Amino acid sequence: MAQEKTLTRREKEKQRQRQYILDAALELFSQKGYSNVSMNEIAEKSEFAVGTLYKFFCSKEEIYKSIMLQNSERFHRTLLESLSEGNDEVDTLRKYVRTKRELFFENAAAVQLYHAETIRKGFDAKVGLDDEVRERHDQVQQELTTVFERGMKKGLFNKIAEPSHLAIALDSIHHSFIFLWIEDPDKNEYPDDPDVILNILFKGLLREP
Amino acid sequence: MAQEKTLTRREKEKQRQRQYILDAALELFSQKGYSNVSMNEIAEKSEFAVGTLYKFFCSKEEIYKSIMLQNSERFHRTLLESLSEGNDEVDTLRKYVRTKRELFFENAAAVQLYHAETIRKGFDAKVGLDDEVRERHDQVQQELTTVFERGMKKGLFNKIAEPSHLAIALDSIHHSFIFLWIEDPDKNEYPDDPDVILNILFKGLLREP
DNA sequence: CTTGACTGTGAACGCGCATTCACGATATAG
DNA sequence: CTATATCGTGAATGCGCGTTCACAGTCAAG
Repeated sequence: MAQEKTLTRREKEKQRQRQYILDAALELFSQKGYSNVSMNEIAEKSEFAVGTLYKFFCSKEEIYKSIMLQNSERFHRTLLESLSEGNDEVDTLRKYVRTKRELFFENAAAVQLYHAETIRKGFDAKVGLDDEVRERHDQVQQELTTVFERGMKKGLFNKIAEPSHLAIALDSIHHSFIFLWIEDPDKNEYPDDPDVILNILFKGLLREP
Repeated sequence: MAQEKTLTRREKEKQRQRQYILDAALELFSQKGYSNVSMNEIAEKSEFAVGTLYKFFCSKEEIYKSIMLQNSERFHRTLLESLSEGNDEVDTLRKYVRTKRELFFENAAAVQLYHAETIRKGFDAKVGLDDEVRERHDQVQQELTTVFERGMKKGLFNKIAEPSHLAIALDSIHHSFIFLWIEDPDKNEYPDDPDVILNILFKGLLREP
């Protein structure tokens, strides 16, 4: 046990340093893009020497990979959780929007990196990392779709479109507002009330005659 | 006149070649990203020698710049045009969605490049090109906003959200569907009827009790 | 055929960057 | 204190890529 504890202490220290490097890299990657960040920059920002980075990660690509996997794991766990809460489907959607907003605001850098580097589909030279991240994303999207489905079956929602289309629509609207906020937080304030987002779907724009 | 014609003929030939290079570069950039494409690749694809490229463009960056400006000009001219048509606001929106769909489908590569390289805000090392492109984009967005405003004043639309928010929402939903189609045209068919997109906004999801 | 302007070429140059490695610094053990 | 393992370093290495330039091919005029 004592032995385990000393080992753990060293391990913990290692982990702290590792995470410090990842945080530095994430900030740089998200601001300038993977290709435009050099190992020297990451070294400088994380206050290590270039050589030291290679004691933790065997390549620049592995740093990127670690960041993506770590964040994708956290994001999708949190979002799936929020989708299993709520009294009814409307409530669930509100919780989902709130959760996603908080999550994205607290991790703006990771979100920006994810979107910037994911946009190119097949060709991410970066391993089959795509697969894992994509799979998680699809899982959330699928779960969100079933929320709309359930709402329709219960008669809570009108069938104005395919449930999967509604899931896509909700997320895309939400992302737009989040990105506008990230771009210019002062100019584009983000509405605190999730209903401001949801009402775009919930309420009909066209006035019935 | 004769002199002008010979000049024009040579000029035309130059232009053809220039455009051929731009087309090759666009395809590569959109697939792999600006940083991941070498001048040698562009040369090979356009069937010129590397040196020849520099007879047309003084740098790799200028090629990128030309592509972006050329396309942004065409896109925004076309979109603004579509927004000035239509009998009423609903009709205008239908025409806008149709036009944008056709435009984006015929120029999928350009759209993808635009989105991928625009996502990083201030830091595009690529000149103040951002400004010009961004300005045009904002102009379309502004015009779309006024369409929603007019519809509300006429009593054609319900005031379910800020007009500018609705403009953002419509575009973001539309982009999502377009990108899904670009990613996998077979799996995600794009609805031919613009109302499939518009109904997500037009019709209320929530069933009133 | 000769001259000269023009077009197109691709090997060569220089630079920046990811990766390595031989070496000091530091900590642990005996 | 000495010996040994571990940690951290940053100059050196090799490579890929943007850019250049001296040159070969082409064509029109004389």
